[in-house]
Amino acid sequence: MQQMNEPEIIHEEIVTKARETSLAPETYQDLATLFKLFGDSTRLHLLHALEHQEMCGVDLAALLGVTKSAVSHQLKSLRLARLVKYRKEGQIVWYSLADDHVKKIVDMALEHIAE
Amino acid sequence: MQQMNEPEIIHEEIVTKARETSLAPETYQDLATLFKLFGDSTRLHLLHALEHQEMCGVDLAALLGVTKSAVSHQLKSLRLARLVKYRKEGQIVWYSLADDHVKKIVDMALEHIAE
DNA sequence: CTTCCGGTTGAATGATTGTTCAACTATACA
DNA sequence: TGTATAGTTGAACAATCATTCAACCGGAAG
Repeated sequence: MQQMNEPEIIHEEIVTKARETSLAPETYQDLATLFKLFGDSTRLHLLHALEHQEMCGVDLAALLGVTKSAVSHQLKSLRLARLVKYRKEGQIVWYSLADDHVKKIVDMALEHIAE
Repeated sequence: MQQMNEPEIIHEEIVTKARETSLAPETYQDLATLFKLFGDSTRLHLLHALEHQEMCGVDLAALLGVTKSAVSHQLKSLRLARLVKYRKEGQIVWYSLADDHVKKIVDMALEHIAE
């Protein structure tokens, strides 16, 4: 024989049951997109800082020790994903968390790490 | 003047308070490493399938519609992060979730997406 | 022993992504 | 009007990463 076709099923019932509980492919994609935003220490630090108080871009850059540009880029991603919101006051832009799911997700992961 | 040094602080008190509540840099790194594993639809589908029952590599590959190799690579990442565990039975390797933090984290994210 | 099959592995490749840099906008202030 | 500052933007670069491919390991069955 030459070459095996890949997806041979071994345990029909198990795969059938798995198919029934599977979510839509786009749901896994959406979830992945969301988690990817949490998958960077800079963004996590930003989100964690905003858990406690409103902060502006320059202060956030100073806190993390990165450039304003880097912070702005990341805040834009977080804004587009509706994880943070902002409020303009003169030339200052105040950032804060959009909702408290963020806090819950981060806390849950911290629990896992603490082991 | 030539060029501004970046991290000038605007609101001292706010940054000071943020520094006090900040976690150790390595903690943000560890968190990011964990979340990165959730930031891929293939791995999410694997984890979600294993939430409900034990499954073997070939069945998982069939379920996801990817090669055994791809599944094996991803399961290895998940194994190293202690998100899944395995059990060998003859030539079959049965995979399952290592603990239920995984389920909680995914469910929390699903809630956020549901909006 | 030989073949089949579940599973692993490492190198290679293409895609995604975080940061920097430089230029730019807009508000504040003198 | 002119300058300093908060913030944004896009291109470019380096690094990371997911999948494929091919070769391989080890148990099972003939």
